[in-house]
Amino acid sequence: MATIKDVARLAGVSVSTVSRVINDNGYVNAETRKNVINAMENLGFRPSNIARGLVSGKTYTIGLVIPDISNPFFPDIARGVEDEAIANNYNVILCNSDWKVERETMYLSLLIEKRCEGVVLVGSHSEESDLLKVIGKMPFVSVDREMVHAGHSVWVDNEFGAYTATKHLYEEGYKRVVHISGPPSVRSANARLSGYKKAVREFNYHEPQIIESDFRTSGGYESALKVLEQQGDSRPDAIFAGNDLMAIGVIQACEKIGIKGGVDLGIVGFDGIGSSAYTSPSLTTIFQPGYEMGRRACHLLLDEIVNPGKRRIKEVFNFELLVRASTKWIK
Amino acid sequence: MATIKDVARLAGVSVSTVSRVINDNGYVNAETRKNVINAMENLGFRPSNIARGLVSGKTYTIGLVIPDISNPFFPDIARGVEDEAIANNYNVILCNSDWKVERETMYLSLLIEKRCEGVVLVGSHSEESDLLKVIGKMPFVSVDREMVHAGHSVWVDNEFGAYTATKHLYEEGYKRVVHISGPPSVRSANARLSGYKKAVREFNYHEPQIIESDFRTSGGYESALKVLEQQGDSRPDAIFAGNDLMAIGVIQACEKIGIKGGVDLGIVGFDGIGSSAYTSPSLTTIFQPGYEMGRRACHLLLDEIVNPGKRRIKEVFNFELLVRASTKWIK
DNA sequence: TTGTAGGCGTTATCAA
DNA sequence: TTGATAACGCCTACAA
Repeated sequence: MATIKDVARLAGVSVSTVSRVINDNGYVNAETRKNVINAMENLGFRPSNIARGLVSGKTYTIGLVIPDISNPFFPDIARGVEDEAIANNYNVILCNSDWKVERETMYLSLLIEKRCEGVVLVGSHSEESDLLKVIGKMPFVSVDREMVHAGHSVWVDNEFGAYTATKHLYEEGYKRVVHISGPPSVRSANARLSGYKKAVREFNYHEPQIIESDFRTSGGYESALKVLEQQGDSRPDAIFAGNDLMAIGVIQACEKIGIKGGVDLGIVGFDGIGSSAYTSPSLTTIFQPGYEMGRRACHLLLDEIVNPGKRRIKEVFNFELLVRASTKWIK
Repeated sequence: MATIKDVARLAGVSVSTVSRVINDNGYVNAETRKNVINAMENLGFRPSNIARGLVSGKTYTIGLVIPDISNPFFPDIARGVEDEAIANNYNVILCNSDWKVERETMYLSLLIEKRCEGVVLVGSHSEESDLLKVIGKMPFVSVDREMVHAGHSVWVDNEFGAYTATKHLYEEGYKRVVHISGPPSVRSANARLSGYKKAVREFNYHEPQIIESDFRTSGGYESALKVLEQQGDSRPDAIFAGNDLMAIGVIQACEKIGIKGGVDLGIVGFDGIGSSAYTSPSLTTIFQPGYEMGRRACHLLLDEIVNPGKRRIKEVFNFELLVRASTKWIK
């Protein structure tokens, strides 16, 4: 690949002149400029951003550490981050952490060595102190989790969302709501659990009843089967699932054992993934504005990079309760 | 950020010695090594891969240019690519092209300037000759499209898949199959259209009937409404949609006008996205192994990078017809 | 076993 | 208006 030197030689000028026309700064004779541009084209010259980065300290690259891009809640966030990044001439390195602390750490290290200028951290799973240790002074924005001591944060109020979801069930007339929770190691799962408990206590129809699962469709399915095999008074008439994937599992369980979602069993999910609208019954859920959160997180990050400040920003996005058929007695 | 020089100074050795312990090559006294390591830790030293890249010519970074990560068919591919990449110590830069030639070109240019070692190009939309011009001699692998003149390619036989889908409808007893096609500018859309036509001609129950749409749920919905308002003999009893998103739109249209998917109208999609299993009726579709294709594409790319050969590899992956409720007369 | 020096592709500072 | 030249952070001969 041709270098600036090759171009200079071919154009019969010095490298500094070539550099000037590349960056369009400083004086350069119109004629010379033409020659240089010709030379560049003839050689198929493309400046090396890595060499540039070495001298400028800028790589125009940020990292995106996200649990799993193939999990339907995350692509929207990723798209938001990338859209905002490219609009500012930045690229995004995609990292799937699988909610694993070691993977998160490994990626963060790599990103630092690559001299990424910052990172958007989604659903981080590590202890904050450990995180700050590896992340050093690289700017970052946390999505879906509030960071206490550093960085900006962007999230929705999971507890209040879960509270709202559960409350909605009671208000629709369901009397006994079970919660299928996500893994306790995931923060948002715990927050949702709290919100559920709060609503249960407030209405006080029954004790909280929780079954721990894994945020996956299969987990929701099996948990629902377990819950629904109970007979008598302790049998729930509604399930609040910790996320939409598990809620879809619940719907499948209903089909399996031949009861009608919505009618025989109220179901609410969380996230508002696209397919929640297409299930049968369609799924009532708490929608999180993933795209906007990603976009905003990236904006905050780039802002911080350009203009590193002392201030720390925390933004709580509004969720939205999407009422659909899975919480309608009659449909 | 501390440099190798700082480390050298603190450890009281030369930079080359530090370099030796970093890369664990050449002789270095056990004692010295310990000192150096200490110094590195004290300073929080992290080697700059961009400086390294400048001298070694390796960036351990590849690009992934994909139409839209928030479109449910693509995250699996992306995950496959990233998994294979990270297993080989490579990072992936995510680029959303939105099927736009200019965006594709813009990203490719950026990736070259960043000295990415290669790129996985998904669903590329550009003329091959234009593509090769911008891509220069950067290794690449094309997914979901066969490249004629350069690079490796990985795809499924869209035409045969569409043929299989359509044929399945006839064999299930449907008599008149309409095709809602994707945008004609997208290659796979055209291939699927061909496959449809082939099956129609083979069974010869009726003329091909095509309505052009946009690969989106809303497009499928509107197209289906248009198709279904026909009365009489020309009214179809089945629809083969160019992808699952449009097929989901078709299902919604059925609901809207009160006919039963599967029974009153056979429906087949294409792609096998996750949510196709959760619709009502569940969607018969042609499944593409996205994760495996992504993984394989990345493998081929890294192989090409390490061992640039003259040979060009083309791999056609098998699709799978998933028969579900949307093509069952009785259910 | 360790150090010196040149170079990787650019940009930026000075002179000319 | 142009050209040397010294960085940028690291690696790799080559010497010592």
